[in-house]
Amino acid sequence: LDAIAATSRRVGPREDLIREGDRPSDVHLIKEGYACRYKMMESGERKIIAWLLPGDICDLHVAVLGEMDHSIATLTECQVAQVPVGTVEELTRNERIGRALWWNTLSDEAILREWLVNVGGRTAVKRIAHLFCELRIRLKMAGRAWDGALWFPLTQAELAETMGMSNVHANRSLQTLREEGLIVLDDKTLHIPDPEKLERYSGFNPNYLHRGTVSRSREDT
Amino acid sequence: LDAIAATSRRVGPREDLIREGDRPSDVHLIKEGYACRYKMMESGERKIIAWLLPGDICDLHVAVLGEMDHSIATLTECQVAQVPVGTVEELTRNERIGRALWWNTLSDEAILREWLVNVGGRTAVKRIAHLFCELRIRLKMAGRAWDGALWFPLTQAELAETMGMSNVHANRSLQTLREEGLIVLDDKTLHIPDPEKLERYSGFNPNYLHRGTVSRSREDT
DNA sequence: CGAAGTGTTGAAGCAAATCAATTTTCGTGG
DNA sequence: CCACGAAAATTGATTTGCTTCAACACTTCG
Repeated sequence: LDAIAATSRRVGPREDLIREGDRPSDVHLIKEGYACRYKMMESGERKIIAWLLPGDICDLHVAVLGEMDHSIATLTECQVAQVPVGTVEELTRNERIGRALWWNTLSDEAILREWLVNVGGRTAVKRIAHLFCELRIRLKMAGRAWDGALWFPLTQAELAETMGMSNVHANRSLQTLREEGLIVLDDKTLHIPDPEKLERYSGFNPNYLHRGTVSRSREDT
Repeated sequence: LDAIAATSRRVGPREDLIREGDRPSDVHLIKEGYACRYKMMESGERKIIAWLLPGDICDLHVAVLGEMDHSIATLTECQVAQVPVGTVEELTRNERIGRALWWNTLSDEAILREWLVNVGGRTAVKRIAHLFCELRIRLKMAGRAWDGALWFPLTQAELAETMGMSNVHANRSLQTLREEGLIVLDDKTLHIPDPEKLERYSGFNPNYLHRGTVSRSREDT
């Protein structure tokens, strides 16, 4: 599976990979860097609805659903692998791979549910704190974070677009988190001195990330 | 497929079908009535993250993901069919059915994305208007709505839990929609005199519901 | 007929948006 | 290596949408 996605191309920051309405012929996989799903609102603002980290598949949808209902863009510079939809469909015939891909979809969906709860029900400061808890674990799973330090190159405006708040308020919320000593954010690096404290603070429960269930369910079959 | 889900049991309103942390042995299907997915917040409030309408599958997840990361409850009285997880796994081996179920998952996810945009980016009044637009189309697809009239038995408190707002504000927002003549809500029935007007008002774009793509993608295979 | 649940209204308070200006950082070319 | 311009971060003042609290009316149903 990895072999197929071995070759990748470099994509600059802030470039669209796929746009709403497209029916792309390839499925995209992020190998390095951060990307995002987004939708444009009628008001003209961009709403980011998912962060795509190394190892994440961008648009498995198109193999099944047809037209894209949202767009995908890089945030940082990325290494992106592409696999033709036809190849994916062949792979899907293999029960194990099909199941793994389905797991991937369901995992995305679980994150989306938690984001909905997060945006709909927490104050700005806790919302950001919660997001950072998730990011830490997801990056750890991808082998991209160690002892509470991780690469965080997004601008405050991008963070604001993700959390559904103004950039001014994102700024002030970050300051609060810093003052509370919950995070250290500097030089595009995010340190979380006490992850458990941040998790308690934000009401974070990692169960929705279903850590480890891939391998387990693979062994089951 | 329908044959397997032919038998169903009656479940009263406001009953849990599955709880967070469960590993249910059956997959549930709503045949009649309204149900919802929800999560409890640390504050103790319930957040509804999806509405489950007739024809919707509740928890295909468990067949792949294992443990439930959220709960499911009826809103109204429901007819619920249950299919053992094992049977679902067997069915999944059939490529067509597997694909149809996958489509179902992806369709859920698309709705979730739109809800995230909706909650994160629109005012209370437009948020509710948008939700009603979606409900109308989904019920139409399920053969449960005709010329702008549909059954809407939810309380304002339940609506508020869905939209991430206080029940007081849900009440006031509904009044605004009524005053504007965009909806008529009475006797548990929702009338939408001019659906297109409501769609324009709320910035609704139905593309994310992928109407008709099931059959098309089935024919493709 | 009374009690509980649901819907409605008013007033006060708060979180976040908005607007606008200023400072800091960063990338680029001289 | 420094100077410059643009992007990003920060701050203050004001406004707004929404929450909260509290009371009250209406409906539903045993």
